[in-house]
Amino acid sequence: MGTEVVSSGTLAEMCGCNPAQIRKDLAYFGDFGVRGVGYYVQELLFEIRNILGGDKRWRLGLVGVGNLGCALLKHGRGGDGQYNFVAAFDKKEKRVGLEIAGVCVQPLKAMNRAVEEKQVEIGVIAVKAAWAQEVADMLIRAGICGILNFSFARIESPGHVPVENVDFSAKFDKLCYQIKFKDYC
Amino acid sequence: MGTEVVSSGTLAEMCGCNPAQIRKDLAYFGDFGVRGVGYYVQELLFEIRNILGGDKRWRLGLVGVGNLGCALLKHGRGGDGQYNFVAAFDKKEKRVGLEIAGVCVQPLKAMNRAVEEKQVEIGVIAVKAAWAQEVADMLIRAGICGILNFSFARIESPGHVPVENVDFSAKFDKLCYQIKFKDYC
DNA sequence: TACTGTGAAATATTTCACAGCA
DNA sequence: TGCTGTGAAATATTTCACAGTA
Repeated sequence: MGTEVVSSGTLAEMCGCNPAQIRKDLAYFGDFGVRGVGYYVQELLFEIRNILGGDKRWRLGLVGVGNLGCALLKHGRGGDGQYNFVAAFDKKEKRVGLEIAGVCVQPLKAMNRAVEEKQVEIGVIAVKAAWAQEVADMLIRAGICGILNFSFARIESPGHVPVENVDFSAKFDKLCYQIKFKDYC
Repeated sequence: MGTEVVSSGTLAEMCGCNPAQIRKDLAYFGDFGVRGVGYYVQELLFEIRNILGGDKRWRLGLVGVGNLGCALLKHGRGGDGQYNFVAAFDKKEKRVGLEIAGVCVQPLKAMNRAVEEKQVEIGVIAVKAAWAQEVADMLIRAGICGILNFSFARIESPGHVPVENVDFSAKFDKLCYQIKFKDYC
């Protein structure tokens, strides 16, 4: 937004937390701020990018090209180019061969070879809960480094393959609990 | 799964936490367990359902019937019937009038009336980040009780309307941080 | 002067350890 | 005997308060 310097107070307001929280958290990774001044936005962005893995571009493989899968392929993540789908797989015959957002849908049995050839690093699971574990096992066998799970299933993985669950099922419950508890409705 | 009784130890294993954690958390809401025995599964389910708002069925309104919106309409939440879409809105002319999963897509300008008539309680935002705040404001004006936000935007709301963000943008970063940090790849 | 970085204090959460009960 | 519920202890997180500095 053109701002050159930002204070922990401003950031705290934006994040809905205490200024000291911002400072402690940032200081944990290094001394990014300037006393009496604040944080230089460009420098801070650079440092945060660095913490999160620098300019590494990740190669993603999608499993399950339904509505959700398509949404991910098309609008994945802003378009900053950091996360790129390089492969997509689906069990359904009729979807195989489709090209969506520049990615060609392949059958599940092509996974092993494709993961290797296209150097897929992260598996994104967008299949029904019932198939999620099976798909996860396939991805892990194929040599993936991490899994992002959009299904409602909770996935078991050997310790060396981290899994992040995007569990919006629980978010429904959490929201309704808040509404009920605070007598909002 | 047919199990009649379950112990805090078993639940802890399933959740990946300490048994005492399970007991403390449950005891916070009441004495659901039986000493020397464990928790009766049916009773526990009943109590948890109760904590989360009993058998109340929530009426949802979707804004944004793109790929993501469609996915939500079609597979919303298991099919336990607790969360039901009763209305859907979209800005695009060509989507208005479509019927998806039994819900008819209406134009945005119909929101006020529809929210009232169909007693929509929760607004689900599945539009592009750029439109999210505007849509949230419309929903709040229309009298919604809570918002589930699937866009990448962070939504401002007056204190009395709780917002839950399903921010899978950050999940990408978190996963990659883990991979990098633990030197997994 | 206006800000950060940071010890110390205040809170919150998690875990231990054991009394009490089926 | 095998489990829960729960004070007390151990940890972790958050906030305060202020020295240090551009």
